[in-house]
Amino acid sequence: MAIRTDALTRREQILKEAARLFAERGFHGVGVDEIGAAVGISGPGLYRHFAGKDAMLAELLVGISEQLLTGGKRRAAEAAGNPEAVLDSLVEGHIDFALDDRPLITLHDRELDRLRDSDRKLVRQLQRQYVELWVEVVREVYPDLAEPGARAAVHAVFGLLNSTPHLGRPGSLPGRAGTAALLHRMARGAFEAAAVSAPG
Amino acid sequence: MAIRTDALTRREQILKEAARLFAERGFHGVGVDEIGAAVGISGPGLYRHFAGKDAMLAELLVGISEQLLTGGKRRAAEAAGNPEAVLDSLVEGHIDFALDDRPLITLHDRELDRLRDSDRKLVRQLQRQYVELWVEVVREVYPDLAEPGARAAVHAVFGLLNSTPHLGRPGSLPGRAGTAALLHRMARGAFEAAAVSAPG
DNA sequence: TCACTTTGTTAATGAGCGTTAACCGTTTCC
DNA sequence: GGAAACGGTTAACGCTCATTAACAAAGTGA
Repeated sequence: MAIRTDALTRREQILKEAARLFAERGFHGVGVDEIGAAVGISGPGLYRHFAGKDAMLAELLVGISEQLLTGGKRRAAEAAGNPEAVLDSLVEGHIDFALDDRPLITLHDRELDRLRDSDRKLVRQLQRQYVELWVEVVREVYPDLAEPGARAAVHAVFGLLNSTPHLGRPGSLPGRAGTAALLHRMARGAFEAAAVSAPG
Repeated sequence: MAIRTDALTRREQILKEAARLFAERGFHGVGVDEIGAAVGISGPGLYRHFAGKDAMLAELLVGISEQLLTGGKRRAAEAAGNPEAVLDSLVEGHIDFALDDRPLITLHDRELDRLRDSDRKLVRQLQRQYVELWVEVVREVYPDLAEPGARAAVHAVFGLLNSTPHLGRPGSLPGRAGTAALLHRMARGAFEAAAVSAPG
């Protein structure tokens, strides 16, 4: 079992292209022939690597959810004891993910309902844990914010951070670093405002 | 030609149910038989009211975009001369729309690519004008914010406001009014933070 | 060398689905 | 009162598309 360092496995190529295509035209809008063509093989050749089209989507969504959750947990552990730092780190991590893997972030909340029941349950559970991680930290940083309000605020900030796919590609932004900084400031500002005179 | 006051036209029933179904399972994930069943007729009966499935989606998306734009223009005119008030009114209008027409807000940025070229161009143009309306007002309220940053901030706030579909239905929120107020505060807080030491 | 695995290929299958055809009862209106 | 318009119905068509079958070529290892 050789250790890969640079090149992508065929499986990984397929997943990457499938993610891009699914994000662009939706799960049902993309044919297997198209996915195959994107990696240089054609149509049914994909079935040597995946059980079916559904399996590709499942692996993508489970992978995303796991990556977000484990990354979030790691960051929470690294800055444990300093809620402000944890929140900043969570925001930073989510922004990195949103900026570096736009197709995946799009899929993440768009195509969940196309999964088999078991896969969907798994993804939802992972997502729930990720949200919970954020909610706990947010409530430590902003004790005035009650739990329902904190939960809603977290979802709203996810919406804010996940808006990057809608930001036109070309030089309309001050570069990656500037965009990341802008989103970070906005996220923190949104939380701050959520906590002011919080009734919920 | 009688004037309707309360009941929905068959056409309107169909559009409403189609919007809900499209939002739930995606355009390609819903069959015409299903849409028909949702309004009590079956399958091909829809073709007495629409040229095809595409036409329903087109009418929905164009309608949404027009509604948002005309509503925004009206609000901008009503509070003209007072940028703060205009921005608050725009935020309020967008929140009302997001809370009252969740399916539509979901469709709005999800299924645009399924449209015929001409329809897609029209929708995009309407969306662009709506964004422009916001950008102008935001720049009046926060003169420190340069245009690219303002544009990105507006998109991000749209993402924040459009997050309502992800907020679980039951009593997890402090009611409609509370949710609206929370989102409003967060949107303003996000803009405020975007403008602080704005490099872009 | 020869069997086996791996990774493709093209052709066939079969289901699902948008759309059209053909037909029918009811309203509306001259 | 009769004819068109309206708004349905079911059956059939045709296309797309995921999946499977059947087959082949290249590597791999005993």
